[in-house]
Amino acid sequence: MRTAEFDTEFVLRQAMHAFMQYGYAKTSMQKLKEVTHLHPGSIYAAYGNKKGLFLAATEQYQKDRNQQFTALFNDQQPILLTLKHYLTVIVDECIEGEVAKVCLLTKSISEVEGNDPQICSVLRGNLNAYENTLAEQLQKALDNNEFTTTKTPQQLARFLVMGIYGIRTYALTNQDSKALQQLADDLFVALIN
Amino acid sequence: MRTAEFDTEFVLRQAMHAFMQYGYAKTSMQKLKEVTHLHPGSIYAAYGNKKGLFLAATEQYQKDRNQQFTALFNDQQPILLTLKHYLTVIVDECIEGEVAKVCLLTKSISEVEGNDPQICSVLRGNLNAYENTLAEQLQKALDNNEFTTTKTPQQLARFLVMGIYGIRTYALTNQDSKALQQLADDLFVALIN
DNA sequence: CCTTATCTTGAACATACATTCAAGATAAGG
DNA sequence: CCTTATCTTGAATGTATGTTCAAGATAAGG
Repeated sequence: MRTAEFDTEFVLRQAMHAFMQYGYAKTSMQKLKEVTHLHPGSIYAAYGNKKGLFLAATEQYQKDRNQQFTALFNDQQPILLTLKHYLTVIVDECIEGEVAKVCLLTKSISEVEGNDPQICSVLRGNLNAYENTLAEQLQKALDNNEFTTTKTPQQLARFLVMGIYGIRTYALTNQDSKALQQLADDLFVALIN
Repeated sequence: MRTAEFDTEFVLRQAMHAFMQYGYAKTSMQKLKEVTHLHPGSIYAAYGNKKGLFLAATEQYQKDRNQQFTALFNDQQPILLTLKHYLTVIVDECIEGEVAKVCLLTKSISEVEGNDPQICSVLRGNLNAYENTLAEQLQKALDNNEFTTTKTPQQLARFLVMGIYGIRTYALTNQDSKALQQLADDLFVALIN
């Protein structure tokens, strides 16, 4: 006889950003309480516990990413051109991105591996889906004769995500935007050759 | 008038493996106490606190890695051949490696980024040194005319570490050894073309 | 062999953490 | 406008954490 008051998307995005910045373990319920403007009771009523909130935030993250991805790749430009642009978007995120300097999925799976198999398998699923989405785009590019290759779309997609994960990790060691952009360019060339 | 009894290398390697498995935050002093067979007093006397122990473990890790690296690259074989072999060693680590499935440096910097700038800068220093070591080897390979390129050794090294970081992260999402080896091969080809 | 400096031991401590719960507030249904 | 179901509030709880410290043990120096 009463409806929940808080804005789910706001809460999940705030939580998502905290988890991205501090990691899973170091994001305390205290912090989550603050950024979501929710009291512990409400959080536990809505998401069960910290893990539940994290998984919900992960889902929101995946949704937001998919939307961004679809928006980019649904223009009518050649796929490869969009892909090249997509890589620069990632590079920019790695540098400025006050809000999303890292990928929540890879950061979390790296931290949680060896601690929580359940969270791991959810994250693995999301990352595999991401890889498949890229494979689809590469397949389309091949169908359009945008480039030729001896490799399968799966193999290409795997190489591409490896490169993206690598760039993201490299950015933690070196914040030079020219170096990162160079990496993105080299990766793109390696992909289509 | 009394000498310390415990074996420093043993203690640091045990701590190192715990940090690799559970991460910095989730490796409790309790756990460290267990794996090092040390009592809290001894740990705090020798290393100050958890962070001190972690940094000492990191140093040991770096030493061990350098030794492994030097052993591999100091044979009299062509550098590129050794490099190719080195990549398969990394791939193997990612799969079986009960002891060292991950790189302590990249795993830790990913976790600690945004929490502890001091640890971060130490790790960044170590990873930059790693990149420079690879650049030296690539320079040597170029001096030996093992391959030709339009890129600088620094650029090549950057691409290589990006690939290695990427393979390590990808391994968290997919434990298929053939896929990982394929990635390593593709990376190698992209590097020398 | 005694002294003394240093190491080892493990119980104790304060803090920070995730989580619970009972009381108060409030929106919808009749 | 009253009832009731549900949400909100925030203090309280128990546990786990990193850390300290004083007492006991032990190796080296004279």
